[in-house]
Amino acid sequence: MTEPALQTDPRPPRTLSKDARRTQLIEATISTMAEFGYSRTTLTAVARRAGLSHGLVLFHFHTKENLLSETLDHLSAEYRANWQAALASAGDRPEAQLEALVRADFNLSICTRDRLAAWCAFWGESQSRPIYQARCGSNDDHYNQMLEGICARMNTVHGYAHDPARVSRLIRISIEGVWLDLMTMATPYPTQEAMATVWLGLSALYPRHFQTRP
Amino acid sequence: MTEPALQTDPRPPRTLSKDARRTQLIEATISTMAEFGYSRTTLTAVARRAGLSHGLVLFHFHTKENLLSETLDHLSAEYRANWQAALASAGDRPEAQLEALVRADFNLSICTRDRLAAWCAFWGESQSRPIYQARCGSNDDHYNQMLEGICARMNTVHGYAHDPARVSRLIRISIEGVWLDLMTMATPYPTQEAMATVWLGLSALYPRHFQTRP
Amino acid sequence: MTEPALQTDPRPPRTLSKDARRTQLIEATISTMAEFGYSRTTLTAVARRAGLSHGLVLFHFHTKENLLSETLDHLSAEYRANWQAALASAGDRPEAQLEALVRADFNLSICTRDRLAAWCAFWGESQSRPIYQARCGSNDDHYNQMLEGICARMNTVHGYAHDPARVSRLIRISIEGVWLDLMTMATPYPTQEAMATVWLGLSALYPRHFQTRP
Amino acid sequence: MTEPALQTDPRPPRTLSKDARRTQLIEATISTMAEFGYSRTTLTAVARRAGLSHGLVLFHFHTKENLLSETLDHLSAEYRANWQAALASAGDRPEAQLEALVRADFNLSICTRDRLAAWCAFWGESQSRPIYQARCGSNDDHYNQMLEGICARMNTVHGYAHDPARVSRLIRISIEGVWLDLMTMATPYPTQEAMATVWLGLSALYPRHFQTRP
DNA sequence: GATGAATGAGCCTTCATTCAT
DNA sequence: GATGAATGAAGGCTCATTCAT
Repeated sequence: MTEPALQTDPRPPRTLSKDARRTQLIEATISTMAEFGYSRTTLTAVARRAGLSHGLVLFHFHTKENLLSETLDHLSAEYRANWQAALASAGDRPEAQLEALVRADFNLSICTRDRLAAWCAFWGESQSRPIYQARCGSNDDHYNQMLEGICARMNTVHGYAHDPARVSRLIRISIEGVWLDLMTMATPYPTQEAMATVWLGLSALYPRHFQTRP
Repeated sequence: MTEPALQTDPRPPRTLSKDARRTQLIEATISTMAEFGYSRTTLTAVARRAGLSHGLVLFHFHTKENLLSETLDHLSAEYRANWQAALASAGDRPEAQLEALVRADFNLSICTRDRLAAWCAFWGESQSRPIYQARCGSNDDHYNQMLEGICARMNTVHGYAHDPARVSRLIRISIEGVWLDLMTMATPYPTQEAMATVWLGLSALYPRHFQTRP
Repeated sequence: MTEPALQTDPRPPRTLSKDARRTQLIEATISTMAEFGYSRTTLTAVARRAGLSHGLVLFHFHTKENLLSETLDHLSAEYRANWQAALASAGDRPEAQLEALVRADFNLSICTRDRLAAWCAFWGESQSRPIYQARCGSNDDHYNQMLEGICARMNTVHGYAHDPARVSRLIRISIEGVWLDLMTMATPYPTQEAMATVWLGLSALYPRHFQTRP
Repeated sequence: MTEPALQTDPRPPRTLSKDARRTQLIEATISTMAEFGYSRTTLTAVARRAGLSHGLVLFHFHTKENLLSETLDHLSAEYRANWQAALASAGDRPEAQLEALVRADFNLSICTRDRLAAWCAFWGESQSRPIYQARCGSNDDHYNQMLEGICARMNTVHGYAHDPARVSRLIRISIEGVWLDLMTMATPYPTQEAMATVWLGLSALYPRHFQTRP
């Protein structure tokens, strides 16, 4: 993907393809939310970050609500594409799939401070906004079922005996938990250490398959 | 702790002690944040929920920023008091302390939907507000050091070999992770199941001490 | 009625009774509409004319739509009170009632340039706004039935033979027609001449009762 | 007059003569004003109704002000052409000319709901816009003088004794008055009844010449 | 203590207008 | 000729804050 102009270019080309503009504005929204939080993400701030006028934002997205909604969609789609790609190239063994999924979640193109912070801003609002709720992490049924399936196969293939729903949930929230740390801590630990923490959990749950350090 | 009047009383007494008023308004703030989220928590909404005028809110807290800040302090203090009380009556054995701490976190007076939602609202903003950040969960150094100490003693006393910092972090984020689930899921699982999920992690980490179900 | 401060006072009293403020703002709305027309009647313009802040307008009326709606109500009520008072003191004879009604419509406290212009601004919008339509002149069923009744009694009492619905409508639109003139003409004729024009119609319709000039 | 394409054609020819485009856009303006009123007549709405882009509207009319101004001119010219044609074929007798003028005003190609509504929208604004005022009905000196002349000849030829200025004004405002009714009433009476109302006035003013019903 | 009128900064949104294609 | 992306002024509205009562 070619990166859009963003604010690095002092004068972006006056006319861009419709899709490129939309993507550019969504990226500007993400980084604005990361810096200011949900409540102070204004159209003016987004537009300024993109180096464009606020009128243009509404020309492309009609309402602020819609801009935010599409930004969340964008993040969702990006996240899904990331784990699906990882899964696709992981082969058939459940332990390999599990490893691929975890590594994917700490992929440096996904696990950015900006993106995590944007997610977090949406989480904070999602409790009171059904529109967001459906698209925030824990409600991604597709992901949950997939992960639960892998855990179930860890049982059947390798003889473990964890409740699949519960163990898959534990793995998922371990990841979300360190993410939350990375966002909310004043001086967060490195991503490598975040992944090691999740790995510690995996090695405890599946001692014969996740012995080594990541 | 004496419960404040709140909105259950149609007409609270016109004059209350300064502290009682402040507590009443803080409780109103918590439930307003839980219902509307951070960005739509207005002074008027808080005042209405408390059955008072908005002028009075500022009379007691001077600014909105200060009201929110003190609300977060209130939640922090309440949380701290809860785990400290649990710890105090847990005896000396680290496994008992660990169990007490986990049970305390799912205590029904702490683990309310209102309170969780309010926490979540603050988390969402904390990334962009240093004022909040210092007081949000993962930055409570006192708690972290205490938990890490217990994990270290699990090693020395019972012969486990987990990195104390890492394992204590894993336990903490498990709890925060299920909390996040409870808040953001459309139809969350019961608190009991949330605790069982954390327990699954504990039993994997400390198989000789957390075998049985909670 | 005591006139509110309006813009004549450079600094109106900071606090007025709720009703007085509302009346003051409605009067400011009328004269703003008269000067600028419907489409350029902004809240800021109304507030400036009242010597107050625009925030206060919304404090009292919540929305612009509501302000305009209540302004129209005010004009309607005022107009109705005017003709009802005239009718009440006109005695029983239909010709006296007719004369009283017509004179009332050119009463100098009703037939102001400001008020006529405000009416006209509403007329212009009423076609596309059902909310206004119901309260604009020709839809005042109470007035229409009353006038038709008087015309019917002119027939029965004095032996005229005009279709009551039609003749009462003709009288009404004569009045509205000269009003429209007074508003839209660059250099309108005097009110006295306006009334004389209506009188000419009456004297033609009822030659035995409206011979003399008004 | 050749009818322009309007919105009936799903895809009007990409290239039209300059004049045809202008007429098409003016017609679109009239019907937009009729539906939405003056204050909500936007260039985009006009363009959409014409099935064209808003850019094109400004290409042809330069400013919105100019579009509206030319629309009013169009209505004025159309109105004038209508009564002049009627007058031209009415012969010399003043009572025939009067009848022809009145019938012309209720001509179904002039007295459309769309056109009346557009007139009304302009009236509502004309009070505060000198640009419109000069071209709105009551200020059409040509028409007024012509009508006054006819009334004067009713006096000299047939022995009536009405003040020509006053009686001609009464006739004109009767017509404008019923027009106003047709526009502003929720459920207006039929055009035929509107004309009968005017006729009632004429028959009262000129009993020996307008006895029969229209 | 308590109320609520009053202010004004800042937001989202509309829309006329410009201009590159 | 024609389109539609882009701009920016201005409007309605929300809301924290001030202040007279």
